[in-house]
Amino acid sequence: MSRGSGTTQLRLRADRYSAVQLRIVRAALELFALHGVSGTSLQMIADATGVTKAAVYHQFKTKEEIMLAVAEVELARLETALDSAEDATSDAHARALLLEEVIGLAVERRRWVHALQNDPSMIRLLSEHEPFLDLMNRLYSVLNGEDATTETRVRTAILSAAFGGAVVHPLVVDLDDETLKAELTRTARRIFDLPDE
Amino acid sequence: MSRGSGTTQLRLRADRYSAVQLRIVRAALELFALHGVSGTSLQMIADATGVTKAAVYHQFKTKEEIMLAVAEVELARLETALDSAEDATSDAHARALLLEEVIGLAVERRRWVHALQNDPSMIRLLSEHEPFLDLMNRLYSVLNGEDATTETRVRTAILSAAFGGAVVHPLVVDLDDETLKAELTRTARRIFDLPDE
DNA sequence: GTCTATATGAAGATAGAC
DNA sequence: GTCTATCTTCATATAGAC
Repeated sequence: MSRGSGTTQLRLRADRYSAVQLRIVRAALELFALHGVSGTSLQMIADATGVTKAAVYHQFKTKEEIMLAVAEVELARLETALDSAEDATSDAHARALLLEEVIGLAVERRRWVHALQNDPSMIRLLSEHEPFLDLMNRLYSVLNGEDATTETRVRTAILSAAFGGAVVHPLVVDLDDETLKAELTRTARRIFDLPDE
Repeated sequence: MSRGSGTTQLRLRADRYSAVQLRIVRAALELFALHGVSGTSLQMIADATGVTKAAVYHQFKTKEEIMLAVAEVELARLETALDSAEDATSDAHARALLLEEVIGLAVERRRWVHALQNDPSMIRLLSEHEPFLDLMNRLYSVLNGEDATTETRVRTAILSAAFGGAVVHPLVVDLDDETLKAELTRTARRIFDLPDE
């Protein structure tokens, strides 16, 4: 299958960050999930990392750079999953592979995925950066298939929202990862009219 | 059907606000949806309302009071819908009534509902206020029914996330309200195994 | 009920020593 | 690479005049 929306593919580069930078990114991700991006200050990130604000600024010039690094590191797994799915031999196989990986990612990293997917600052920033838009378009292409009818698009939107929203819902917070994955998979198959395998 | 989780019911009071206060609330709601709660300052709310910051503080003592007013006004329709549903003659009828109203609310007020449902500051604040917790418990009771199995809870969580998340998804932004409502209703019936009527 | 003016603190960001 | 110290701007919030 073809990759990306254009001729050249815009890749994320989650491997470009040093060990120190990754410590900052992990602290920021946790705080973003707890307080939202706007509700998280550089002072909070510095404290959680165990360094001063100035040290954080030495690693990242602006808060936006931290946000991009957080998104890049967190979405690396999604990109890998897309690579595999696009190498699949059929559309149906690609979709099944991708669904499994996306559900796993959404469940295992529930709180973080939800924060990244719903924070207004993050949404705005990512929408201004081609590699992220490209990634999302690849995702929707595989899930929707070639013929994106209104019904298909709504179903994909519901799935996407469910993966990023239902996983942190109060009604399911006490469910373990495996149970939640199994239930999400069943519901996804029901929505998409897929066989139970 | 019985109302609330306890003996006395904790009601929202959307009617307690004056005309001036409602102007502030509407401006705040719009800004919350655009920038998130943490990303919205009282200065921004004052500017959007057309008054000074001090005038806003005369109406609401703190930012939290504005947040509560915004939630109260926006959720009034949900409370009305719950009242009707709980007066229904059967559980199935109650659920069908409520689903229709909740879908209508989520679609017609997509951006605002999404903001209120997913903002970390708003979530934290509402979780500390009984009337809102009570409202949510009533909602889940009707949707889940009496026997809340794991499967039921996951389905309800997915529906809830879908109503508050899918409706603002990039894949469906260009759909008009009626189309989106119809598609959401079909998918909800599919998830819950309800007949197409 | 709204205004101007202000207090106090914390935000993002930088300079320069070590 | 990290620190202390500082700059500027903006945050929430209040005092008091009209």
